[in-house]
Amino acid sequence: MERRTPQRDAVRGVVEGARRPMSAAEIHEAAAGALAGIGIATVYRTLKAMLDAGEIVLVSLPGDTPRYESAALGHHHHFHCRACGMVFEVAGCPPGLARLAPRGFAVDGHEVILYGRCRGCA
Amino acid sequence: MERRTPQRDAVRGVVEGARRPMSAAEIHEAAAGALAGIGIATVYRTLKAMLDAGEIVLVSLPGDTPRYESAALGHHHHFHCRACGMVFEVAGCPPGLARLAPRGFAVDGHEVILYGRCRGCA
DNA sequence: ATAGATGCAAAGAGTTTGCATAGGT
DNA sequence: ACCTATGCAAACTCTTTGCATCTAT
Repeated sequence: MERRTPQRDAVRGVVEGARRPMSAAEIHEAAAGALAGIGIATVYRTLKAMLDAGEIVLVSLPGDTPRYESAALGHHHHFHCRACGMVFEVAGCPPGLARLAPRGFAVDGHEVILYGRCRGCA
Repeated sequence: MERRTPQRDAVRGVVEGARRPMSAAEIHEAAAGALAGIGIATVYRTLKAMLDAGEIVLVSLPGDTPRYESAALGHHHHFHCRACGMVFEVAGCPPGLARLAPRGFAVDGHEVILYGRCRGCA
């Protein structure tokens, strides 16, 4: 991320402005709205650089393409609605997570995904 | 899964015998040990059928290809070592998971992944 | 005998990379 | 001016599909 370019501004603008994790294709499409002609390869390269820089976080849901979201949202988890497929943010963590690991294992992070039906689909 | 074939027996044998979630390529390689010449397409078709039948479960770790494991292992979670990449099973669940969801959301399942260093790498 | 299952190879989807050019500093 | 970043297209990886053949029932 050495240089500031319109392409990187566009990608960053999309991801930082999103309230849900977006796929590379969604980010590309949205970024193209702000900057016509931006290439998908540039989107991938920018996302990779932002991941390495810790600006964004990779969110991977089983059976789905990877998604990305702003690291500025802070630590949180996700709720995946089985009916409509939407992904919602979930605040807070369950307690005692690190204690689940076997003896001698050092836990330094975790991911939690809840499944079910969102308010609209329940 | 209408017919019982040597190929399906081989794939089932590998997955049921594994103590960790395996990728399609790993399953193919292991199955080829028991049944030389088995095709990768057959492995994918068999895994899909077993998933649909509920015999196996899909385990997806961020930034990794999908893995599969026996549903007979029962409900458990995973520990992903950042150093060696190995995946270990974790027994038990954190309490109060369903309470994390927003009001009106119905939680019927969850996934927990722990990250860190395994005993050997810590 | 018959319909489902297999293996191969081609097709698809998603992601990465090589290279000449554009453009930020 | 220099050197990184871009866009395009090709390459790659993983997974699915079409089709002729084989095989479990």
